[in-house]
Amino acid sequence: MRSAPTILHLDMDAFFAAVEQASKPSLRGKPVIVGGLGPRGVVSTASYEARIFGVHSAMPMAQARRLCPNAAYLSPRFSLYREVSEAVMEVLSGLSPLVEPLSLDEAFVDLEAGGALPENPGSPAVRAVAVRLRQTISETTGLSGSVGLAGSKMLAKIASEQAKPDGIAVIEPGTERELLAPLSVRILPGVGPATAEVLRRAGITTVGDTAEAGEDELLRLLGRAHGTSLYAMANGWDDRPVIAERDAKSVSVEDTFDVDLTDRALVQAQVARLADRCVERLRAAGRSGRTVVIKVRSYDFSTLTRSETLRGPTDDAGVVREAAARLIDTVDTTAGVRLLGVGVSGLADFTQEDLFAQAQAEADAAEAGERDGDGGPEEGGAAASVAQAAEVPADRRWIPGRDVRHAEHGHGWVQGSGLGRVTVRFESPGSLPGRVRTYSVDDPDLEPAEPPPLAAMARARERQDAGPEERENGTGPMGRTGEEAQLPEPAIRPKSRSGGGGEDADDGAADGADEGAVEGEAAADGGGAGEPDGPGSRGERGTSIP
DNA sequence: TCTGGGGTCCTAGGACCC
DNA sequence: TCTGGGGTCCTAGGACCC
Repeated sequence: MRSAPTILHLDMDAFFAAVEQASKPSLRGKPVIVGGLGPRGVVSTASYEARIFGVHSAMPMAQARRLCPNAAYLSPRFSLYREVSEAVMEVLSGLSPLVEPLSLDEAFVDLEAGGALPENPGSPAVRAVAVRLRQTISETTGLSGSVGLAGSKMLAKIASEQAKPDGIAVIEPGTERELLAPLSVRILPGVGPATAEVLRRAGITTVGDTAEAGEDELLRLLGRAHGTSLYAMANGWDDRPVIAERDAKSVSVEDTFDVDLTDRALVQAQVARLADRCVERLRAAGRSGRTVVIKVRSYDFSTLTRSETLRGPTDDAGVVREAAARLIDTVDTTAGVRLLGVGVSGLADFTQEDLFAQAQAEADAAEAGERDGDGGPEEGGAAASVAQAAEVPADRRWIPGRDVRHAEHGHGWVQGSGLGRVTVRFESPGSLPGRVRTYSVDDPDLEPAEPPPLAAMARARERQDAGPEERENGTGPMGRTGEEAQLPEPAIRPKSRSGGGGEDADDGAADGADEGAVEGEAAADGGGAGEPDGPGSRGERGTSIP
């Protein structure tokens, strides 16, 4: 626990949905829901406009559609999110060499390691860093993120939660116990539904209760590791360092099927396919692994795993496929499986084969031919409908949200498809909201495309390419000089872009802004019939393209 | 139309070894 | 011979996080 609030936590606001809105002008200010679009999909991210309707992460997509039928429902585009994420992380690395990414949209930064702050900075100094950081992120990506600052990771994270959306919060060292005491135990890291229930039955519901209960009682209730750490967290004690990079410990892939699999041969074929995909990822990461794990979720959602540890690490698809095949053979799947997964753990940077001098294997370059760098459509594409995957070629599957190019009308994105037709909205990040057209799914003029860069990122890139002197004097990606970072900023606080505005992160309590606007012309329902809402039918926003 | 996909860490029992 | 301890590895399951 530090005496100055020098640990920073950044959490991008509704990240996937915000990227989609930046990318698709017609969706700005509208409810956008990103997630699995199949019958068993769940919500990954809901924009704040959608949260007002009660939609949140991890909610079944079917429920979201009931709550917010007029939202745009989009399949995730991970490659684009990764690109934007890298730009954000790059900005963070301008603050300090110690950046610990937690996911695509979240990271800790140790400002003490950055050398940009005075010895024992007060909250005005660190707040100034946060103001500048948010401004730079906004300039380079067009997106907003919330920032928490405190003397520990736990508190910085709690602070960023309280800052959401689009804000900054600093927890002054010395005030943490008082601040934590009335809050629900659920805000402590590691307290999920199960732990909360155990604690509730013992009469513990707040962080204050937890601290008062004492370490012995928590150990008794929760076991050694969990009890010890929870007691510390409840008292605001947290010395975990910010760790720049850590090696992955496992790699896995899994698919949930639109309908349960019962056919044994089909189950086996899917396991083989998953094993190949898993190895592809393993090799892409330059790793190998020793323990092969399969995962089977049954029709009733019960889940089991089976694992086998090999004599040495491998990155050979055949070896993993065979191990996975042996494992699935031990599992009765006759009642139906909804999910299959294959993973590899016990990762190493070498393979068993390497250990025996491989002059020979080197020579037989059979390897080279084996890997046709297919790459697949896009990881998020999931849609693990077996039949569909088998019948429709990848480049003729029109998934809502995906980018397309039309020979005549240029760049657009799939708004919906069904009944042999596909509806496309023609617009790109820098354009005005575009109009909609409908085509036959096999229209030769239509082809899949790559996501264009977000407008802000394209501009930032241009600035970089064009202005070498800009970078020399430190106004580049992020001001690197300490002096600069400490300047008290003249209240630049970008207000939320969505008119309506800010509510607390998750409960999404309505503030009744102007939802009416939404109804008129949100994007078409993803999976459904995909009828366009009439050519050029556009409501409130901007001028329409003739 | 109930419940994704990718991870991490912890616990507990049995095997095996000293 | 009446039962002691570790320690480590493997397997399975579960909680939790984003």
